[in-house]
Amino acid sequence: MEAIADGKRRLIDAALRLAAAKRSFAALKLREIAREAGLNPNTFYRHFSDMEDLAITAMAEVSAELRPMLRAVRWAAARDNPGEVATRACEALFLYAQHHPDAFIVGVCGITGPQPALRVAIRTVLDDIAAEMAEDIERLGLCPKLSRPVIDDVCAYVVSYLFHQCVDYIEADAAGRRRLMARSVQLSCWLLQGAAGPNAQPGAKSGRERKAVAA
Amino acid sequence: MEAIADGKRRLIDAALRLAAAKRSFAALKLREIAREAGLNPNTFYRHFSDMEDLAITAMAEVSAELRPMLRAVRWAAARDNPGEVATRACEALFLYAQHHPDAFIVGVCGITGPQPALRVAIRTVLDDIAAEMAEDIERLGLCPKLSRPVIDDVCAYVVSYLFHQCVDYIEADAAGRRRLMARSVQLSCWLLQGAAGPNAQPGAKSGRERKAVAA
DNA sequence: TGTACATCAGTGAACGCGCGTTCACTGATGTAC
DNA sequence: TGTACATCAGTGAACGCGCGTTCACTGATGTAC
Repeated sequence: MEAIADGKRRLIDAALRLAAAKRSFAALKLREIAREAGLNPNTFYRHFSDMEDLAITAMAEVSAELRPMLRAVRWAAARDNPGEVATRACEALFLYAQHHPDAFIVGVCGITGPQPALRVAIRTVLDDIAAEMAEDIERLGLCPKLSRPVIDDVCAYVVSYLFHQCVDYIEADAAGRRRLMARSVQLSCWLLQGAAGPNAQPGAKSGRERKAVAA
Repeated sequence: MEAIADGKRRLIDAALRLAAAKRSFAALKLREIAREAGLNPNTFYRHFSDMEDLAITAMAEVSAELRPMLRAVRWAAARDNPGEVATRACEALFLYAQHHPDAFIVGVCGITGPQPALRVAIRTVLDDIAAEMAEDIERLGLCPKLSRPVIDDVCAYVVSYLFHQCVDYIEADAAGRRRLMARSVQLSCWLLQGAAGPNAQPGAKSGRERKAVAA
């Protein structure tokens, strides 16, 4: 991790702060960011080629911090009480989102936003998190009934869902946050139970006809 | 449904087209829309007070068309073959998204976008769709094992997930689309089976400890 | 049936403003010899 | 240890441009009497 110039740091922070406040990275203006950072507009060009460059840099920072943290939480929880891994990992994610609201809002907005390279960067972060989650579940033996491809699918669903829930979490009050936590853990459990159910294993190819069974 | 002025129609269509192309409604400019519609910039003010006004109008149009369509598909599918309701409803949604890509991209971008009233409007559409889905599942007796609150939860999860998948569907090739369909139906089935599972019913309050059971 | 008036959709010119980007510059820090 | 040079972060003035919004206007359609 090479040292980061003061001005670059301030530009990134200012951009995240503004983007979160107006809930759109796309609508940010270069001069607006420089103003918020207390710098000359030109300084932007010293550190970034354009806005997308800045956004990708910011997402990389978050990813580098968030991913190892989640893994550590999973392993610690598995050691303490394997039944609590889902709950504690959700908790950790939501807490992280709460303490880095700016970065999360930019991420959620960016995944459907106008900058293609930023979309790809965010998707990659999510895919990585889902892959690490699947690996941890397998290595920790949390779901011995499930095959790895099925675990992969479930993790992809859960990560995608949780990611979007984070923004609601950030903006919710205490009661709303408890509700979001409960719902998220519930979703994970239902999914895992459903995936482990009687006629659920065969390769995850077609879900046809299963709804009637479930009913 | 009162008649809609020609210019208003053209402005809405132009705005959706442009917003979808640049994947951001927030970054749209008034003059840009007027230009695309082949109208004088001033004409915009004849029909809308501002951009958000236009976006909400557009979303209301989609909702009024999409929701009855989905209900009709569910009832028709239930008559033909109750086992195929999930598949056929997913299919219908994705097809609708495919044929109205502009409106869907604006919706998905708008739900995390900068205009608060637009966010509320889109959320309301999703909540309405989920509520109607739950009602249909109950009235058609598709999941007799599940209590209504549980059905409500499952529908909320599924609608939220599918909504975001629609954008991927629009941009995927034929193979990607088949995969997205399969995964979406699978998610619905796993969720319903999980929710109907042994220790899943009690009020959806806390999911603690269940993961260990599922494992 | 005609006439007077109101409403509506759209026009065209004009405004002041903030934008992204460029240029040539400064001053501090690092590096070669 | 000193000196010369290169690199780097940041500055300030200036550019041309497209923006949102305003104003006063036109012409078509509807409506009252």
